[in-house]
Amino acid sequence: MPVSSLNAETRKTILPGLSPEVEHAVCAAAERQHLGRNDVLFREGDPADACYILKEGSAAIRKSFRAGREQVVGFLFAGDILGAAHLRQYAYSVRMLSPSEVLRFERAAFDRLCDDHPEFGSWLLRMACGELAVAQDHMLLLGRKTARERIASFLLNLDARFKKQTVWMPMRRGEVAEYLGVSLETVSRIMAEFIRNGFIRTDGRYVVHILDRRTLSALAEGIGD
Amino acid sequence: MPVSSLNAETRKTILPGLSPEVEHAVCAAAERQHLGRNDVLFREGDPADACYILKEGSAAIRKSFRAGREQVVGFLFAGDILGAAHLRQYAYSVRMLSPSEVLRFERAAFDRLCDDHPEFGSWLLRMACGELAVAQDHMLLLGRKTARERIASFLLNLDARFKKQTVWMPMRRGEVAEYLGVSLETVSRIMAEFIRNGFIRTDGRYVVHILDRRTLSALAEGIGD
DNA sequence: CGTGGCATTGAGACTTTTCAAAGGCTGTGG
DNA sequence: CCACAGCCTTTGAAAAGTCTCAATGCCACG
Repeated sequence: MPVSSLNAETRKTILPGLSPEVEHAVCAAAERQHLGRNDVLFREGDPADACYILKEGSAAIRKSFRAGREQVVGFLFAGDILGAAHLRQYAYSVRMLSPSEVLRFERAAFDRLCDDHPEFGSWLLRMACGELAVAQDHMLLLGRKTARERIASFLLNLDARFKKQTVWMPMRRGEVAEYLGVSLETVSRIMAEFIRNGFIRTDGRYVVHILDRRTLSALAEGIGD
Repeated sequence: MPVSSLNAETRKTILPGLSPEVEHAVCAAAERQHLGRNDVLFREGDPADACYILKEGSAAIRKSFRAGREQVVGFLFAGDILGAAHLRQYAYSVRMLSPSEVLRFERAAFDRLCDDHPEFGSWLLRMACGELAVAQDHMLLLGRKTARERIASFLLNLDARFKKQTVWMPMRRGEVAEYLGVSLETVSRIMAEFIRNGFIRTDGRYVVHILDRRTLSALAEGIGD
């Protein structure tokens, strides 16, 4: 595939907040990689010799605790960055939730980008601070919210991310559960309850319609019953 | 207080990983501020017009959820950074746990430091990535660990941070509880259990001696009973 | 030396988990 | 394109862990 097509395609879609010139340089330094559902991009403990930007698709970041117990610490969507920490080894595993395309940067190429384009470095810092804020919100969820509040928050977060009333949920119940720190069965039970109460409507496993955003918001904030 | 004394004092103690020249410039751009126990540095929602580096002391980062429910998303010790995210408003509150000294940077001065010293920018990025890794570990704790595992992990983390067998714990039981996502009473009960079992010994409210690190590690990893 | 806040301890209640079985999508192969 | 097999999801009941409420005890500070 000719380089020009790569540029034309990426320039308009990803890396918001970066100037066109720098975005061009960044994309030029990357190597494209296509992955299918359930493919593993890298595993916890692998030598961390590359970082990635998710161009299209979705993925889950997981940390393993002990046999059978894993925590999903985040979901990734188009535009998200992976493995920017300068560590010897990756501290988590990444598995694709849907067919995806990533931009792969060798560590050295990535560092060169930072040196050559200060704007890229400060953009990375902004992104990292943003992720940290998301992580803190999630700690609040995991530490203080009830199962009902967690699931309401999660549905609204997905909704806000896609700006549609129809939420496309590429992850399975078990992955939602591992993200929210509850059991798979609890996710199922509470979503069933939300459906009974008319707050949401599902359409297959992967599509959720938000019907009563107001009540869900109240629940998510711990105001409702 | 003369500037020279500030430099001599800070150069050797804080900001590890930064070259002496840059550290000098950073400290010169800062304004010192002293705070007492329970003093609030800033509150969630305040306009974010400054960032801080904690030079000495300790603090808790809290996010409020609703009346009576707060989550401590992190504890800060000497060398930690605060409020580097370029947001309009702070996303959390910070309260001192012990008498502390902070370096205060006006937002503009901070940005100028980043522009003038690329090394400072990349150092900040490294720090942010490090914090993100800590946050992910904590999400694993909050999402998957039992109360016993959480408290064992916490004690060992503090122990590792100070590299002594005697852990100085500046926070109260309630703050530990809010950090670990359990109730104050559960912290108390499980620490009592650890004492009965001979894993730790306490000396007043703020000092803990680690007596059986091996068993605590097993507990923290979910291997023990 | 008293007093108020913090920590400890106990008992009962509640949420959530675990174990188990049945039902329903999905996507794969014919 | 349809049917089937397997995995995912749903649902139920019992059990475990943790929380809440409440009272007592201890320590630090004034």
